[in-house]
Amino acid sequence: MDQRVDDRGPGARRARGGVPDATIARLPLYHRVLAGLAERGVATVSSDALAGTAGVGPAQLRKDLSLLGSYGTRGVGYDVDHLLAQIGHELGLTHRWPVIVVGVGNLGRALANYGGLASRGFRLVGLIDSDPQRVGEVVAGVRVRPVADLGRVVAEAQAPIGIIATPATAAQQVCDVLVAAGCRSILNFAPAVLSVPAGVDTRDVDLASDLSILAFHEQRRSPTPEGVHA
Amino acid sequence: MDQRVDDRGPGARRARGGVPDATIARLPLYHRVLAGLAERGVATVSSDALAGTAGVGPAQLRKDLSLLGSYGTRGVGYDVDHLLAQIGHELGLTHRWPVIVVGVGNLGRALANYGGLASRGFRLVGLIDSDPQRVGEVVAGVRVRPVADLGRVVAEAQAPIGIIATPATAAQQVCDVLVAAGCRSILNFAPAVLSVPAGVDTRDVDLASDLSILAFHEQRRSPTPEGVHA
DNA sequence: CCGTGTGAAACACTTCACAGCT
DNA sequence: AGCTGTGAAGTGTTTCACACGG
Repeated sequence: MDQRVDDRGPGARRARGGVPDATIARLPLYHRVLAGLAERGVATVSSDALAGTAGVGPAQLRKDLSLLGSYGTRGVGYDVDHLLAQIGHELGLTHRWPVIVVGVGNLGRALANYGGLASRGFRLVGLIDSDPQRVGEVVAGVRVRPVADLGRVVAEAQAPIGIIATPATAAQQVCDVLVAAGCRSILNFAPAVLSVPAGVDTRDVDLASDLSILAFHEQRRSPTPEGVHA
Repeated sequence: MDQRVDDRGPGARRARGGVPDATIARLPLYHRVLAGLAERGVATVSSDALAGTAGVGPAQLRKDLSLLGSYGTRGVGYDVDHLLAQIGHELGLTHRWPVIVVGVGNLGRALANYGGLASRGFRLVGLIDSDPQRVGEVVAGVRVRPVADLGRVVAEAQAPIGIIATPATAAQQVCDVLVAAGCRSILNFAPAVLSVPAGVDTRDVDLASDLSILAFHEQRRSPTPEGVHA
């Protein structure tokens, strides 16, 4: 776990290194809800209303926002546009991050075509696949290139974010190439534990894990569902 | 760097029973790693080795396992097959949970074809889409049926787990129908906050959130080239 | 000796309650 | 009056360190 990323001296500098991970994980949610409000023309929102829509507690919302700085007006609430901009800025969504997707199977295709990417400032700049049949194909406006080009594509695009959508067996190898090419943020959809050098950030998304967690609760709920063979 | 964020994201989730949520969230990971060891014929494994492969601390692993009961042998380690079976049982993976996917776009297709589903005991029993052009199509061996059939399909299959892979605008509506049909566990891929009655369990997966979290760290790492005003 | 199992300490996060600004 | 901002209390999770059994 790296915590001391921002180890500036004990100056009176605005301490931005102290935002808890749990808060960061909620910022995209707030951003999404605020974007919806802004679209509907809502000008201000209270912590109660915003928290309600986001499905969190009002106190938690206020605490989260206060950790970023104080963007509300007492007695009134938060200015939607301003708060949206602040969170977007905090999340780095002002920058159009280039993204490379490795693995153009069903999942890779879904990711490439996912509108939520572009709408939040991510720009698909590369698609890579090992299957020669897929190389050359154009998906979401981007031509699929062979694995041999991976390093070059990453370097060319200076893509800081790589998405691994390959089978588990290829994941570590792909990861190594991404890292070697300078990629320091990796989103991994393969059910594999990636090993990366310090300084590289990875996040794992595992559908089967999420389903298993649901199954756990489901099972606990009804000890003997019908047709069970223990 | 690693991401010790345990995704306490949007959606409803409350701790139940004696096992902490954080532990439950790691069980699928352990299960996956153990399955790999079992396949390679490994008979026993120590907490150090297992934790290393899974990317968690040894103390945490032992604590997690001890919360389920004590399945290890002091001085030796854990019996891989036995532990695998215990965790599988704990997660409810002995039961083949029927699953219904609503929304057969790119993502829905990816989910339907995802091998990790079947290999972990989930069985796709229904596909639903609102697009008449897609209805009747066969994906992953299952015929796509219209939205009007949703309730019936859920009830017929007695499917306790529903996956929402629709656009955000349709998510709540689909969710309501799923719940009305008796679905009590829902995995939501739409970027929307679902409101469900008590007793229904939802988990949200949001790709854009994960990317945003990576972007957050990426931004913090390097002095942003442009667009930053302090 | 080993490595597991576990109280207890340390840490992180959430919730509460109210002070303070508008 | 209303609502944010925040110390402090409460809760949950991780880490430590060592006792215990094979």
